[in-house]
Amino acid sequence: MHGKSDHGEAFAPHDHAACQSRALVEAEERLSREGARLTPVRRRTLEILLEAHRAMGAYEVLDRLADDGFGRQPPVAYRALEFLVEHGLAHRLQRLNAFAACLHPGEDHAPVFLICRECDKVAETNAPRVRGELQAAAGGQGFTVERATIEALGLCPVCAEGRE
Amino acid sequence: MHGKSDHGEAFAPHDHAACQSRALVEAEERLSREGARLTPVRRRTLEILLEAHRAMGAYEVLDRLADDGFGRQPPVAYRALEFLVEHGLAHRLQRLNAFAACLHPGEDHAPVFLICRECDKVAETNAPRVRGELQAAAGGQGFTVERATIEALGLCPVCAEGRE
DNA sequence: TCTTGACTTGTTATTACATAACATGGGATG
DNA sequence: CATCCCATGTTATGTAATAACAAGTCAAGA
Repeated sequence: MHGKSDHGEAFAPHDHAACQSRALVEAEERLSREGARLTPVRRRTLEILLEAHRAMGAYEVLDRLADDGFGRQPPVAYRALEFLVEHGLAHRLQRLNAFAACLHPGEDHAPVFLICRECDKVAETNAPRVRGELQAAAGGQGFTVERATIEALGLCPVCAEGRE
Repeated sequence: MHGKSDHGEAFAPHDHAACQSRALVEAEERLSREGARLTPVRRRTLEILLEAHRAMGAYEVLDRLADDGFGRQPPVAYRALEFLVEHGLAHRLQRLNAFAACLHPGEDHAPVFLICRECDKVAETNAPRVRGELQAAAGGQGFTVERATIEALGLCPVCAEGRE
């Protein structure tokens, strides 16, 4: 058992135990302010995510919860994860999983998507400056960007108009 | 015309028929250059996406293909969509769908994720300038951003090191 | 103390999304 | 015309997510 592998440091090495417990303390404070409860499942779920320090699928989280004596059914994990996300203690990566035609196939583009939550229409815009800033931010951490997903969810001008 | 990009007009009313047929023509040109074939299913799939002008799930596309006499099984749609994406004629929105603990729950942040494809570790970085550029780009089209997903897939410094 | 009601956790069952593995048939190439 | 690649279709299965219901906990007020 050496330090380097099983429980990751983020990209930069750091005191993982400290960053976990700090996050847990902050979580408790935050929740008590909001009148929400960090129950055993929820707490354990957060710990699992913090220990892993990487993205985990809901079913992977569920397996660990089950090993720890919690329920074995999907809703157990989904509910706990949903709770954490709602209260800003965890993030959900990715959403839609859908397809849209590319409107400018000729150009070698790095598209940014604007998705209207009302009408589902998708605008594909070429925003090199967004990409540029992303590259810069990543480079600052020694991270090499190969592909990037940039999707904005909101209201298109037409739907925004219609709801005033 | 200002360059090849009238990208900005996606949400604005425009001539759908024209923009569809233009995309189809471009698709054919591009594919013939690459020696790939725009077969009936593939062509119809592209048409469906172009007509919809919005993001569609694979099964929704599949339903339409089936109505038009093509196969009714999921791989029919997935293969055609995959082909279009490979050749730059369509985009896939979103992939992973996983969870990660939030490391800075206190801050009112707009996180940007750096996901290493080797070790799955996720760094959460606060990149206001990326967000800023996104807001600017969206605003230029009259689009109101409510939430944005910004995820970069690539190599973290540790894994990049290990593969040289 | 007892009851009420909101909330949490657990279950079963089902729906949605995606791919593996295999069979068939057409069309270009030699 | 034989061959091979590729496209299309199938069946079957795997993975992700949610709906609907049952039961337990616990604090607040009668």
